[in-house]
Amino acid sequence: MDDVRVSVDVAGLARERLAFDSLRPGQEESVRAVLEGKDTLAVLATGTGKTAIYQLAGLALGGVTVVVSPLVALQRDQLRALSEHPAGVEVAELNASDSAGRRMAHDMLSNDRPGFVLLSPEQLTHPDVLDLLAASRPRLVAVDEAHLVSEWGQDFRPDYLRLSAAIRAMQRPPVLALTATAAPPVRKEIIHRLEMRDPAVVVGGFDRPNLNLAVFTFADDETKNRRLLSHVRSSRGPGIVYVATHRHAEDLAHELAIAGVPAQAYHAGLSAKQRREVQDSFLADHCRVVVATIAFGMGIDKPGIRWVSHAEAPGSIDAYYQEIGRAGRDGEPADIELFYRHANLGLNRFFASGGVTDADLLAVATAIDEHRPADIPELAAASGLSPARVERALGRLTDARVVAISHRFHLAAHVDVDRAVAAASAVEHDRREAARSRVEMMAAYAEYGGCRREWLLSYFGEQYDGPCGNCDNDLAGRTAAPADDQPFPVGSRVTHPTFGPGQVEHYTGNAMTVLFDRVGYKELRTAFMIHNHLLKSES
DNA sequence: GTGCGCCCCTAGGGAGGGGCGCACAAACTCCCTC
Repeated sequence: MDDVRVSVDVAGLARERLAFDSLRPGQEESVRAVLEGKDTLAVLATGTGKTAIYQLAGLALGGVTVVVSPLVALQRDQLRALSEHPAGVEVAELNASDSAGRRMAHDMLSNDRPGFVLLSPEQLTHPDVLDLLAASRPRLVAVDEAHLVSEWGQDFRPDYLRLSAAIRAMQRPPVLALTATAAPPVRKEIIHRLEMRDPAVVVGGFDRPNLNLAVFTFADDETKNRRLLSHVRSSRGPGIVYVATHRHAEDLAHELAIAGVPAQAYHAGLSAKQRREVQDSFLADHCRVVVATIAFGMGIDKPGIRWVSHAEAPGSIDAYYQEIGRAGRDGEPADIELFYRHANLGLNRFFASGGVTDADLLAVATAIDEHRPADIPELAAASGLSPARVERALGRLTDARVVAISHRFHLAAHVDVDRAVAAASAVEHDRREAARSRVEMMAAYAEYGGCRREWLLSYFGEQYDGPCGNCDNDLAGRTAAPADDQPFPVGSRVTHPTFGPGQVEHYTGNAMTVLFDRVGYKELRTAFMIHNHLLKSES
């Protein structure tokens, strides 16, 4: 990597080029870190102007800034926002649906014209795009919504895992990863997956004091759905109901519409046109309630959302915080309610347990051993699996460091097929354990008896001593059982003979929660751990 | 893990039960047709 240190008056640049009166907390620090040539991970709440960080850094560095953005719709929004700023900077989107944008991006990159090129991670699978990026040597790579590297990379959109190789091909310009929600293990994975070197990590506060947190617990779906329906009918102002499936979204939106509530469903089963219409209608206040799956929300910046309810708990606290964070962006109070039934976690456990089978690992490892294929299509043909399944299996094999690529895929030195499969299978096992542990943490939050704000902030590594006074438990005077004993300080490193190394997260009653590096969160009986010498301090 | 839809079964026929299999979230790109 070249020495790219640039000395710039960041606040002045923001005034001059973006017409900003002042910078928000975290913005200047992040821009400065990039200008010092450092890889930078900025975890800053939505509304703190993360886009401005890569804009300012890109403007100061000159040349081309490559922005990796997950949705074409988001790229359009960013393109519009960037185009509004003072002249002298070009912006192009590089995707399959805009040939003019492609031409412009090629032109900018070929001629090193200063500006921003927005693209999806899938574009980095095209050899011609990679060659162009490698030849043009962009000055900065910004990865927007970087938590998706962790959330989507492993299964859903494996091309996220190719970002590091693409960045290497570009001669490693500084990497700026931006996200609003990332707990410590997600930050660690972003840094690892993007191969960031000694990065500056800028973390803004997670606390959202205007969100009133509550959980309603139910034993059966019928009562839960009745209460939810009545709750939404009596709600005021715009709001979002998150549900787990397309069908539930359609059914609930229909019931609400019959009850006279202007509500519409939003999920990935709708056409792009229908989705845009629902989104526009919500933003314009024509539709008061959106009943949505996880598909809704990215890029939605509506300040006055007064409530967010969940008909089912999502698969992780990270996803939950992302979704509830869409309420109350104007700083005014907003109600956050989870309609919780423990049995509904089954679907999340199902999603968490899906993944790569040993049979797939064997097919891919054997194909690599016998054919040494050069790319994914060749590997798919040789293994008899679909390219998507090949990508997932290959991800586990490379994570286990038993497969490498130098012109062609090959097994690592001294590794045979059986050993490769065993190692990758262990990686897959740990990944599933970690995913399941995130579901259990969601249950732990829902079933927690103390200050919910304190619990959530502790999850994100932020110290807050409740009670907050505006969550359901605090208002009802409920408190969590005080911890019996705290043999290891919160935040300290410990090791367990089965789960390996980890970090103590918090204590409640007779239990302690430890975040293990390999298998995720575990709730352990404190006295049992001590009595049986199962946890040892790492230091 | 759970719920739903389908099929079969019963043996006046119809309704309802039981068993089984399957679907269940997230997006890009490419290719086709009109």
